Amino acid sequence: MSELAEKPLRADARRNREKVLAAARAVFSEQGVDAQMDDVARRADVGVGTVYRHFPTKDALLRALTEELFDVIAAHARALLEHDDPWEAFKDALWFGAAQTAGDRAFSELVAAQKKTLEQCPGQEDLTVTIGELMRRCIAAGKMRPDVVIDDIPLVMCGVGSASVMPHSMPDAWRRHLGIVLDGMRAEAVSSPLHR
Amino acid sequence: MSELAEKPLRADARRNREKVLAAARAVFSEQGVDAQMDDVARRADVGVGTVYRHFPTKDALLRALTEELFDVIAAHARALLEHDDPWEAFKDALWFGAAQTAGDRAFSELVAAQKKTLEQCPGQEDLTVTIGELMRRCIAAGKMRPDVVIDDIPLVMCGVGSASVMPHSMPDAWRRHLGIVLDGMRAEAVSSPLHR
Amino acid sequence: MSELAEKPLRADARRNREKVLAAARAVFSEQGVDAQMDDVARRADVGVGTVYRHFPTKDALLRALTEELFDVIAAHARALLEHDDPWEAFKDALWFGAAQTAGDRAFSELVAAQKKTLEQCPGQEDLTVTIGELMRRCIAAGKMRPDVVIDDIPLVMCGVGSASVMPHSMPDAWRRHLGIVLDGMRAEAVSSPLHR
Amino acid sequence: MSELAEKPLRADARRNREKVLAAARAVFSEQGVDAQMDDVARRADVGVGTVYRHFPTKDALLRALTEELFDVIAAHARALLEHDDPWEAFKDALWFGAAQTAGDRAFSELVAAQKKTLEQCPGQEDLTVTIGELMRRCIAAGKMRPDVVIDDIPLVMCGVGSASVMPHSMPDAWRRHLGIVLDGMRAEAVSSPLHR
DNA sequence: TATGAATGAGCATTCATTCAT
DNA sequence: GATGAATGAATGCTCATTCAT
Repeated sequence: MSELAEKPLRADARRNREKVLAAARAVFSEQGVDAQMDDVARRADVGVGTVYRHFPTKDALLRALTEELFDVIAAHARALLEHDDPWEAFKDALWFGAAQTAGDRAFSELVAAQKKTLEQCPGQEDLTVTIGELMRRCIAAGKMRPDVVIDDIPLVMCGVGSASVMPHSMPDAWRRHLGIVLDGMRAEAVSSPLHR
Repeated sequence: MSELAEKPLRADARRNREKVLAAARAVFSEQGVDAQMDDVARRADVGVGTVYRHFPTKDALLRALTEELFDVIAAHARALLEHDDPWEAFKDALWFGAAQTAGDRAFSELVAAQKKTLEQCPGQEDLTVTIGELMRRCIAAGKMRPDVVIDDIPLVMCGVGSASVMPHSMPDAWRRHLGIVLDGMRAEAVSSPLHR
Repeated sequence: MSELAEKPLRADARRNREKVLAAARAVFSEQGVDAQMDDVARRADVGVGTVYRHFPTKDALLRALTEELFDVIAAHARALLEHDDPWEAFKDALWFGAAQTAGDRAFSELVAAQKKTLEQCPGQEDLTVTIGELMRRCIAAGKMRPDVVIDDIPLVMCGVGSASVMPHSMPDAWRRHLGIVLDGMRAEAVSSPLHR
Repeated sequence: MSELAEKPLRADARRNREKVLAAARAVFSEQGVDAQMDDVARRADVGVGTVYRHFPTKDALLRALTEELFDVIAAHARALLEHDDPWEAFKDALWFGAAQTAGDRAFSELVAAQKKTLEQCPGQEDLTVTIGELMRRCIAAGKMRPDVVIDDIPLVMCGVGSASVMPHSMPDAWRRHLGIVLDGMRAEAVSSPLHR
């Protein structure tokens, strides 16, 4: 009735938004960012116009999906701030994030390419802060090598994400990768200081 | 060394082929695989037709670029088979390969996505064999954890490659990443066995 | 009659489909198969995308046009199966088909070259069967020389079609041609048996 | 030495011209007018530049080929002017021309499409005159229906030419076609006057 | 003069986005 | 609001013709 509040969506509109989001999640996580808007619409069983009503551009849709995933990962990580053992908490956070990443092709591609789609994505900043805090604690507890920084994490996720895209190799290549990297981040692992 | 097999190209043709290759290298390494053939032509200061005369399809051009890079990396690695210390040799091989990868966006994308452009790329197979041999020696010498496999390497390179794409972060993020991973691959690093 | 099988198109879509078809008919029948898709779009006063929405490739569009024409000719011929005098029926069928062919450059070219565009074109097979039957009856009735076969017909249509392309000569050169050929097919015309 | 006379070609130049012409004949007669200039050059074992030195455009080359063939056919026809029986002479002329046409895909296409490549082709005019004369004599002798005209001939050749292009049908479909048409042109064949 | 490499306008096709119904 | 048809800029590739070697 009033244009003032943009939040209260009509019930069916909200339902449609969810349908679109779910379809987009399915399509992009399977086919990657090159999937087409028409595919999303078809999967959601709505017209493309409806997709565009809720998300003004393909990029906005991708960003919504990305934020959602970052939020899930960030929430999981934040809960781990309560954990006693910071190293266990950190590992758990990464394993959880990696599992999400590995299962989503578009997310993997975006993370790997660091597309501007990701810029200023609030969920990501949250996550960065939380993981950063976990890392600080690990280092303080002498469990993590003191020369790692938060910016090292995205590169790990790239490796993880790429595994989900490779045609042949074993389906949990990403688990192996993460295992290696985590071992490389332990305090005991240091053989020589990292660059800079 | 590798051009000997082909028919002797006219001097100007060879020069142009090099111009095209150099331009393609520049364009694709900066903009990634989505760069356009017209951009390559413009950069090389030739017509598109010239690009197509030397490389019948965009994919062939990309593959030529990729093979060249794989050849360089593989040659470097093979020379390291002479090295006394297998772990130093392995590290050197990865550092060199990573440096090449980090500077080339298209190469990074292809490696990350394992696009079919790479299939049956002789340089890659060579490299795989050589790195595999270095790994075997490292493990035999007790320097490398025995549960890593050759398939773990591409994921590392993904992380490395993604660094070259990231807009902001420090230019040698990839060096840090590689440092961590290498430490995680050392025999001493094992905290728990890798998956499988 | 033929559109019943397809999903009911929206009114405007059907209208546009007709516009595209009509434009394509005009363009291709005037300029031949080398006319461009953009010309069709321009003539239809729609974007190229619209042409492609209705017909996935140029070849599909050409085939649609061709089928339509074959259907018209085949329907006319089939109706003539009721005719008492088989020779009159046969002549009528050819005259009608020739008139259609003469006016359509693309159709003429396709028929003359027997392009694969025509392969498995249902209308054509129908027509072949019907004309074949008419010929059988004519021969049985002693009106047609017994050594002609169905495969002789396309060659006639080539001559007819070429007339539509000739710049200068009289506009109904094709009528003269058909007249001659028909006379040559009469039972009385035989001077010596045809080859084979 | 002097630029004045353009005729006296250097011996090797003349030889090259012949090589090109022969290659062009082979290539175009097999593949039709869509064959490429590069194919001709390759077949002649010369560079494209040489092809263009002798024939300024693809069309000029095609025309040269066409003229040659028309000349051959015209010469054959002219010799037949000596024949006693004009009808036999006419038939012979057409059979010969048809055989040439049937064996040359490009020529067939040009005749069928009446491409402007043919315009003002001297050989064709010669041929037209000669065949016209033979027809006049046939009619005068009461062997040929009096209502046929010279312009009826090209359409016959279209049918003949199209046969050589058709994938499947019998290799001498064109002979059948010509047989029918010739019978249709006999004085006895007339069932009703031709149009106009 | 011969060569064949270079040129670039031209063409079929795709897909994010808009807008009439 | 929803629909899906329409749009058209963008892109990989071709081939007749030109021109440097």
